[in-house]
Amino acid sequence: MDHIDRVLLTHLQQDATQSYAALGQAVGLSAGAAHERVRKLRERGAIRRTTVEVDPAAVGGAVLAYVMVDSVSWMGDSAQDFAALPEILEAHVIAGSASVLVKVRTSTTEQLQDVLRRIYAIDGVSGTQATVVLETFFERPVSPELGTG
Amino acid sequence: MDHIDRVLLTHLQQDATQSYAALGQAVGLSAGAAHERVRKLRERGAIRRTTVEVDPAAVGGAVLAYVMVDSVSWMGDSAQDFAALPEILEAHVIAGSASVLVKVRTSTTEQLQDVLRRIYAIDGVSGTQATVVLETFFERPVSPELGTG
DNA sequence: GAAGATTGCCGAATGAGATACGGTCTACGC
DNA sequence: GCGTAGACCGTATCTCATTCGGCAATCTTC
Repeated sequence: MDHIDRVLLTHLQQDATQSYAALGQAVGLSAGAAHERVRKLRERGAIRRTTVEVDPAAVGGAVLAYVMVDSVSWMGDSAQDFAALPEILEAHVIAGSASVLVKVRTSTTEQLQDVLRRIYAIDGVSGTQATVVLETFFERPVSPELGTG
Repeated sequence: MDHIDRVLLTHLQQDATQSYAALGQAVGLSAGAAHERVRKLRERGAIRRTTVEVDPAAVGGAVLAYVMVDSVSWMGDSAQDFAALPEILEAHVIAGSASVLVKVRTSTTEQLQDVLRRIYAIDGVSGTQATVVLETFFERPVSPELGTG
């Protein structure tokens, strides 16, 4: 994982459809060499997968909210319960007063309310505190260049 | 945006490297027809871009935190100030006591502290409240199938 | 209800690019 | 000094993306 790898990752994050020739040119390598490096990045797991970024609004995800989930019991083994709700995009165990933080996308606030109801039904959950997003400044992937700093 | 488009989006989210022939087969269409549909999804903006998913840990992003940012003035025009910090992955204006919620990834807690310091330096910011993630259950893209419900 | 226009699909052609391979150079260990 | 491993380059092949003409179904308009 050197500087060239990081530049490759950055370019691929911006556009994974570009040719290996263009990718190689961006870092001063041949297409073959660039291909080989990217293959190894996938092999090592640095690149988890190639995917498409979908506009949430286009598929019924206009309402975004973060929900702090309070609990009366250990939530460390409840990953499945949260994953079962497709509207939940992220679920994290956190340090602090609440025990789990989840990110939720729904098409309406009524559906958000329904998701909160289903979260509340999860075993051990004692309460929820939802924070609705009014405007998203930006959402972007992790910057590979950070490894430099 | 019908059912076929949603299935195409789901398949592309899982693996954007597969051939249009395979993609078409998954929805009962020819490669050409699948290609045409995907082209239109890009054109409409439903597909924003094709990208690679990078393992945060592999590029120095082991520490994840959410930060509630309190302010004394209107933060609606401060998107640039937050975007200037590459460690900030998301920034949202929220309803509630704080005014901005940001998602931060750094390699160490020391760097997290430094990011908090730089957030504090943004004009109008009066305080921050960081919540450190202990364990991530999952992070996944928005499900196109939600549009069905 | 009929003619025209639009849309979505198929199947084939072609051109570009992914992937594999042989050879060269450098760095490193013995 | 010699052998090995790793990274790169240039080339060759072969898959696949992309384009095109043609057809059927649907919608529009009169």
